[in-house]
Amino acid sequence: MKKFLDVISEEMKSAFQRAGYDGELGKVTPSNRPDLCEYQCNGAMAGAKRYKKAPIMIAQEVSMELEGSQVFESVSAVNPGFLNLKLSPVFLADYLREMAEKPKFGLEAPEKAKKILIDYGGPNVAKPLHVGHLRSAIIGESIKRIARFAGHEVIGDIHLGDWGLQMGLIITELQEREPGLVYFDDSFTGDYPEEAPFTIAELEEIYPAASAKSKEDNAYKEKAMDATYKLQNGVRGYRALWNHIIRVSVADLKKNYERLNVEFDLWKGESDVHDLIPQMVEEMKAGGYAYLSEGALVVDVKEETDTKEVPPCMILKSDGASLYNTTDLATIKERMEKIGPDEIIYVVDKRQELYFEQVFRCARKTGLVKPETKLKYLGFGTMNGKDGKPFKTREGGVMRLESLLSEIDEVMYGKIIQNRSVPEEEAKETARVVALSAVKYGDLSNQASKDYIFDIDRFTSSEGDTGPYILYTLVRIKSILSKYAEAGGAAEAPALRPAEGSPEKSLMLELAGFLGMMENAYEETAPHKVCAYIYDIANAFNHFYHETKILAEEDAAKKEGWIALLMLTKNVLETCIDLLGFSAPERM
RNA sequence: GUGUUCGUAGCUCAGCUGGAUAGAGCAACGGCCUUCUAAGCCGUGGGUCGGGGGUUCGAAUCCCUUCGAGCACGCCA
Repeated sequence: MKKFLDVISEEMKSAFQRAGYDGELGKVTPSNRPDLCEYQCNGAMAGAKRYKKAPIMIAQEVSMELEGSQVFESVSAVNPGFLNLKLSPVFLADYLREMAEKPKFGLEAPEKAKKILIDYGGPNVAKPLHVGHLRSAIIGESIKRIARFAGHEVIGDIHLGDWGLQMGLIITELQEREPGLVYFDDSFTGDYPEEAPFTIAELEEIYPAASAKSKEDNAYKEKAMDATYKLQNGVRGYRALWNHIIRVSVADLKKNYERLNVEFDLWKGESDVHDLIPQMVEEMKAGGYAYLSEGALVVDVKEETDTKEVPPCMILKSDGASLYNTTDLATIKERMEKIGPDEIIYVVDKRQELYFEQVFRCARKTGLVKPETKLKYLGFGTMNGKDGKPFKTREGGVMRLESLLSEIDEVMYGKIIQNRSVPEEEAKETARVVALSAVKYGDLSNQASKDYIFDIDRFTSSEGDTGPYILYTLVRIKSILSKYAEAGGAAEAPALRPAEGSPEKSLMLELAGFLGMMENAYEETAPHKVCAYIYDIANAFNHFYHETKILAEEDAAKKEGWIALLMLTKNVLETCIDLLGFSAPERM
């Protein structure tokens, strides 16, 4: 179905035409003076010059054409030429009724569904997730859900950092500690044990230890590089160890992402494209794109229109080794060949913008992607502490994601047991659900590209523009609906009625904006628009809630109309928070 | 140095394809619970939209300039 704003704009456009003006002037926008009207049209002022007529005259002529309109309850032309509009409650209720009946609230499938691959998450194996991984996961997940809801085929790929020197370091450190392991015995030809010779906790300790040693001890570093080389060239024991590292690590990562309600369709990593690199490099050379510069193999990517200097995209280092660019390009190649997406979206720290610009240009220039394939870089800002500096632990170290989440769980748990008496287990479970909303809403309600301040006190508060506030609103609605059902309320969804009161109408007007908001959020890959929308809905609902005793209403038809409104509000809110990647408890 | 993002209330942020009196939330202050969850609701105060110039009937929004901050700029990822 059509966006609400389009429907009323059409009514306005035809009025402009009937009055003898260009219909395009009849664009309607939400009012910025809610005290005067619900919607407004500024077309009369825009057209004044063209028609050499005072804007107020045009506005008056148009408003005459709208007398008796089914859409508007009132249209008034005011100086200097605004058209102030109030919606007909009947028309509004009709629109919402249709919206409530249709799947996805009337959102239609796109003419041609796109295949979109989203690259987000990007953790490294053998390293714990830390706060730096939070934004990519949260934003990427939401973008994925929004695009999917919009009707596209969306594939989320975690893109693991599972190759390179870090793996060599771990293997080297393992050998130092336990040289007797069969993995290091070159003469061993049997099957390696199925059980990994380490736990995730040990792994997480091994890597930083090895990394530190390699910085001080050159011989150690060379050993690690040698181990990396052997691994990449398929030495059996090393490969077997590597497989253990991946398995143990991925199991742990899955657990952590599950806690965040983040799910990947693909668990591909850098290692998956390792074998594709030599051929890709050869093709780039053969195509005349890649050449040696200062010993390194590069592809020029600067363009005439550049206002800045864009350095060439490096394909191989001067020692012949591959680097981040190489694997990213090879990954694009593999994705194009195996999946063939129309669009690839990278949800990555915004500091990598120039780097990705180079990679994208290189991919285009060398024909890795089709000309019509869209490569999109969605850079997000840094998560800062209250002091405005990058988020750290109290001791100044990098904070583990687990610790952060647990801390917030505890804060929420404290609030729950303070507010009502519930069984311990339920309180814990609810705390987790609400805490996740606090973290995600706190992040997503900001524009992704900007830095933001992570303030636990603010995010976990149920006052203001927060996740818990949204959930609290939802819980209130659920509570009324379940009481209504218990009292034997109509089994079938009752019919929505035209608004009689102003708070009721405000809520309905907000709800009617759903399709417009969705289109916007998808096109601009902007989850914060979903947040702003549900915050408005929650405010409108809470206002209505305070003005209206719903269950106590004696007029049955009126009561049912409200119940229908509540059901729609609940469904819209639940749909939206699902797009943001969290859910609501039954009680809180 | 070059490029880039940003500068809106004491604080955290919206608004930026130009429109009427620049919006929220927090904090401050004052009200509202015998009735559907007060984790709520209502109200008050608080701003030369960093400065200057320009385009326009009309600018927080577009253009130029200036000041200030962050970030990035070939062998890290």
